[in-house]
Amino acid sequence: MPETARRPESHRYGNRPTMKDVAARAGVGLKTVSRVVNGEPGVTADTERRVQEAIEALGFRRNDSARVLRKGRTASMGLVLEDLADPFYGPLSRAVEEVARAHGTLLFNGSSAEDPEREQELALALCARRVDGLVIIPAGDDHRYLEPEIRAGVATVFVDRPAGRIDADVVLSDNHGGARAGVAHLIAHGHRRIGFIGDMPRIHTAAERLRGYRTAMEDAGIPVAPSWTSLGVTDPERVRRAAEEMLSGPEPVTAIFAGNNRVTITVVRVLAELSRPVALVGFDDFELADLLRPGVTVVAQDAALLGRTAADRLFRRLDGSLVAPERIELPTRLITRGSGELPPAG
Amino acid sequence: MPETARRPESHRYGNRPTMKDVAARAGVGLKTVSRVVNGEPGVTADTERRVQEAIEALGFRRNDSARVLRKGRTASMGLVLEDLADPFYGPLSRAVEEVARAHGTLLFNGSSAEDPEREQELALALCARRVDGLVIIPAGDDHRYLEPEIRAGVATVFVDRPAGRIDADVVLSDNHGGARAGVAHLIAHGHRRIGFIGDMPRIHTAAERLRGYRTAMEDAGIPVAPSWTSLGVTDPERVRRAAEEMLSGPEPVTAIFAGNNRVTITVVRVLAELSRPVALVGFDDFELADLLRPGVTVVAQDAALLGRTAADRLFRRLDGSLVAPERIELPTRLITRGSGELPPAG
DNA sequence: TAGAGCCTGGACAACGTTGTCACGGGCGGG
DNA sequence: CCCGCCCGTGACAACGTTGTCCAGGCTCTA
Repeated sequence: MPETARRPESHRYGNRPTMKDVAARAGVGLKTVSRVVNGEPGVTADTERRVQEAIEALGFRRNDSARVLRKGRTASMGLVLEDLADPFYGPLSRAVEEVARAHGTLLFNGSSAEDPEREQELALALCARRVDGLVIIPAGDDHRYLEPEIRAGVATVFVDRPAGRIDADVVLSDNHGGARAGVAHLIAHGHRRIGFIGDMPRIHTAAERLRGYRTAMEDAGIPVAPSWTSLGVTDPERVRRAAEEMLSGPEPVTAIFAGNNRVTITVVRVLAELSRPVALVGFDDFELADLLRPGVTVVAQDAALLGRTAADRLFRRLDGSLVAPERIELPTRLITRGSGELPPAG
Repeated sequence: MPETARRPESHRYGNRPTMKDVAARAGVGLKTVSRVVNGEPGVTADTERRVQEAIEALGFRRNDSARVLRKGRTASMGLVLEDLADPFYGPLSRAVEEVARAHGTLLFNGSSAEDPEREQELALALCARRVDGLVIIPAGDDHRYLEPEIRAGVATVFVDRPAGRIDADVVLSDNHGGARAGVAHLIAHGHRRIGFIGDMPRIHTAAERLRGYRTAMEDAGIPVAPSWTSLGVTDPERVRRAAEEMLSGPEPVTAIFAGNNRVTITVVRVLAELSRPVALVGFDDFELADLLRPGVTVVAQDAALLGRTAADRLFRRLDGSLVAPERIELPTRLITRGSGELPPAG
């Protein structure tokens, strides 16, 4: 009786038909409906037809939440990145999604906005949903809060920046080598006074790129003047000031290495207003870099490959791989377009 | 040999402690743990402390899947968009996320890749997870498959393009008005032979923009030659051919209106190789449009506002709003940068 | 034709949580 | 001093699904 009363005659919102309702309507047992829905064997064609009709008539859709509770695996994963709106993360995110899709897994997405607290909050919320795995672009530098989760079986892979104070899989670009190659490229074109503008060194990628700059300069036996490096500037106005400063003064730089794509673009703006040519190489490729005059020479990392590699790694873990956590470094590629090949002026 | 042995018991949730375990360890009842975890009143300070200690010691984290099953609301929503890697959708996605976050809701993300079947598959998978709501950027033009879901209470809002064959909330840009204004701008600068290159007219936005072009031309009393409009071209190679075609011939256009940002960028490339100046206005803004020479004049839509508006609408529905489904059109903005103000040549 | 084996279908418990309700003890007021 | 009330606590059912196991009915063979 109570079952009949719960029939979805009522168009009450939020009251969806369940397998029980379908079973009642089809005149079969609950488990038989489950079998039909999951394509399990052991149901006659006639019974199956009756069940299908009932499903159709009621607009039944299996409740995967309940399924998950019973089965253990949720077939979902989380991606915590820095900012969905940043064009660098679009392709990365998309690549992770494609791998997830290939494994029949849905993807939760969230932005940390470069705030460690928010990263943690997000990651733990995802764990509470019992995602099978996490791909994290770290904002913070201490990830011990994830220890119980990882121990409990949440496959976790860090991308773009290493994990802090825990042992986990990490997929990085070769930031040091890329920056080194980019700066060496400028040196090879005759520059000696080369500036570096980058993000706060507490961000691992920024620190590594700075290190690459220093290595290249050292390789060439060029001492670096303090006024040539500018760290921790990220908003356009301060980047502009930093660039203008190193371009004036007694020993102005003849070339600039920009530590990430946002910096690069601002520097392009500054240089466009200048009368003399200044060489520029930027870390990270960006759309339209080839359309500018001159085209912008960049050290490109493959965001999609980063994402794909991380996701592959994650699913290998979920499939039971027990190899020790690994640090994978992907190579970068120097793309010459003109701005990095300008000779020193003055 | 039994299939049950295939997945070791330890692989289920990875042996996560449950409230029952916490209760046993703290020497209290199950429900008391629940009360502590949810901050419900009616627990003495001493009991609460014991429970907290047990939680800490075991590394317990509430299973929100089970919670959801019991409570009905999942505090999660889905966003189905065309391509996460497309820079236009980054800010939109981010805006939706911010609103979701403000409502304590997690966001599932998925790309349809402009494939109606994949859109449906994704949307229904999300419904099976019992998301509270959906924001969809439609790829297909028939969304009747969502009818049972909407009736069951899944708040659904369509963005950027209208829903097909069902009555639902829609948030759009004023594609017709924007294109009309953009073309009128060209006409105001003396152009009469104006070309239009856009996507397939089966895509609503493309059709509306074409209509805007025709309206503007009609307003000015300019008959449109068939060779001036090129529809359904989207890959760079064909856009290039289309542009070159309308720029040669007996009656070459002196200006081009580009139907979306990908077309615009390709046209910029084509025009860069040309000796004579050709005016250009594009639909959709893009980064660096101001850095090109000349800067590219565009009709800009506010992607973030689109996303925010849609998400707001969705949560208003979830809060019980019962107003009839509505169609919201957001205004566009003409940004002049140079390319649209070139006078007709020849 | 009886027994064995197979196939179909259903009853029931379990997943981890929350809502309901009942119980016992301490306390204040009559 | 006793009654009733409130407060802290816990037992139990329910959420919707799947895994296990068993009951019948059928076919096949000896």
